[in-house]
Amino acid sequence: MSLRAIKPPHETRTRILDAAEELFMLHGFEGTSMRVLTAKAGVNLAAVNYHFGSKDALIEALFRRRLDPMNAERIRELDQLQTGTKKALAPEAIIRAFVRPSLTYLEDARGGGRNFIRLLGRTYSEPNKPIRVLIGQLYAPTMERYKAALELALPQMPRDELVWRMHFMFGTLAYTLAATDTVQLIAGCKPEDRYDARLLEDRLTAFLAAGLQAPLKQTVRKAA
Amino acid sequence: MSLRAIKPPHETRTRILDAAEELFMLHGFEGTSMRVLTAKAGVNLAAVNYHFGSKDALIEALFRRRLDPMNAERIRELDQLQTGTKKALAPEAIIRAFVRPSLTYLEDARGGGRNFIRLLGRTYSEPNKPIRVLIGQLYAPTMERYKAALELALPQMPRDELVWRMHFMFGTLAYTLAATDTVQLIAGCKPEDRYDARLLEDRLTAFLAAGLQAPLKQTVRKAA
DNA sequence: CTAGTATTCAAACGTTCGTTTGAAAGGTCG
DNA sequence: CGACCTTTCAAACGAACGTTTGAATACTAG
Repeated sequence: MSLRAIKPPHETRTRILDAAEELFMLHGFEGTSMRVLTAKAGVNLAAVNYHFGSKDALIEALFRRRLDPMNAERIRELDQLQTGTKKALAPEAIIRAFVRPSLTYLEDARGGGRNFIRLLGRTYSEPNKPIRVLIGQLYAPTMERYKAALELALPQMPRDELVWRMHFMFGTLAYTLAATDTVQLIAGCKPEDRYDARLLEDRLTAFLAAGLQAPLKQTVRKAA
Repeated sequence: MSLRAIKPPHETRTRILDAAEELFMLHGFEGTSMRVLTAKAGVNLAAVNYHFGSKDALIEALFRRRLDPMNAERIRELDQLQTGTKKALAPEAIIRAFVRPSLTYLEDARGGGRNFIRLLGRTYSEPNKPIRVLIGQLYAPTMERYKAALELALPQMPRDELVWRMHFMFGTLAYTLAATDTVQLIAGCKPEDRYDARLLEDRLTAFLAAGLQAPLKQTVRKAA
């Protein structure tokens, strides 16, 4: 043995997951065949079904691998903000705590984190029903926590208005993550390939915080 | 002849396009086969290739049918705002002019407009490259116009910051349109199936206008 | 070494895909 | 009517899909 490279315990599984992240991001779930996936991973065609059971199960495992730690970090950041104080947090701080983990992953170009984040961004609007349900389940606890924190931070805001604004915020984040290399709709937008996550975090947070705290319209129009 | 129903000139084409809008929205492009599509449209399997040439060409025709008039309406609304005045427009008015056509289509439940808008929202992050390019082309002139209008309305804002904020705004709109029936990430959000477009327009515009005009951070951190 | 389990492999399974074909049917106009 | 062009139709094409199989190989424990 001695100098032989140590064989990681789940090398094949990991190689498959990494290849899947990149290919799913580039071509979508249905646009990626098991044959090109296993070829890219350097494993046998049957390996996916042996280790995961099916293509769908692979997709689920892919999301669980990254989403669980990422949302745990979101909770942890919120906990850290709230230690030592009983007062409501600043909305901007809450937003930053939610946004930062995504952008941290986005900076991870060598590991697959970057691939995953982009894939995640475009999966919120995935037609495939089970995938949407899974994502919803994985996000649910985190969303509950952040919703509670925002309700505390903005006691004067009606509940349904807050839900809508959280919806908008989430959409902005999802689109920003997904669109880092997709169609450039706005002329003159030349994202410099490698994002400056810190700068993007500032820009996103400023935008979202302002939107979240937009003046409340006296919605007499036709609201109940 | 007399009482016989008048045969529309392109009935088969229209039936195919309508069925495609609904099925692509529900199951995605790759998830919709020509066989179920033509069955839903009530036409022969070969009709798509006869009238459009290929599945990809059908997708392109589908986007052109709706996107061209929709963006024309956006331009027209902006023109109308600017008639009779040389002054810069209010940012909120510009945003509303851009958002409204989407929401108008969203209210069209009987026609396919609603289906198309949802499909469009999720197509901004479509993996398929040619589709993204097409969408970018169809949007380009409209984006140029709105970018110019916003530059005039916000002369003190740096160009690159404006581009980013337009990016954020577009993402919010896209996600909101696409997610009207997808995963509900935020608990307690029960969109009442039929949207009140007017109310949604107010909420979206208020959020976006506030985000667009968020205070400029003195970005000393690491910006050039 | 041997027995037993875990993993890899080449090959094939049956199905579904988008597209093509050539004949039949519909419509128009001299 | 009859010639001509357009549209529809049933059937089939080859290719690619996700998955399964059973033998071969690698690894581990007694």
